[in-house]
Amino acid sequence: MQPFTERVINIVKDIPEGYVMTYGQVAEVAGSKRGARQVVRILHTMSDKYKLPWHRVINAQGEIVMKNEEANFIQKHNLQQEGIDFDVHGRIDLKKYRFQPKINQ
DNA sequence: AGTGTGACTTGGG
DNA sequence: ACCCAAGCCACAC
Repeated sequence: MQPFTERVINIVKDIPEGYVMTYGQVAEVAGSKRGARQVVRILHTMSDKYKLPWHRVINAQGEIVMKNEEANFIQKHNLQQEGIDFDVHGRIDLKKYRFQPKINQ
């Protein structure tokens, strides 16, 4: 397994309940500033076997945009249950809920 | 090997 | 605030 993949998994796993991170943010902390799309791919393929809290990873605009409408609904529902609020446009206030991991992972 | 495709991001208009 | 174009990188065909 690639070290980048491993770091992404660890980072996502460490996102506490009630907080979120963006794809780009995870990628940057994992060492690839431009690897947002790889983070997407990794979550897509690894979230099952590693039990990752993929719903706590969203895009830089604070919104949830998934191909699958049902999964979209589930993600939003899960986040709301963890105490995260959505504004009238269905967006999350990143200033409030963004999780800042420690520098050295 | 070339092309298309994302659960993306950023900058500009 | 919204829309668009360009940049991005791994993977599937």
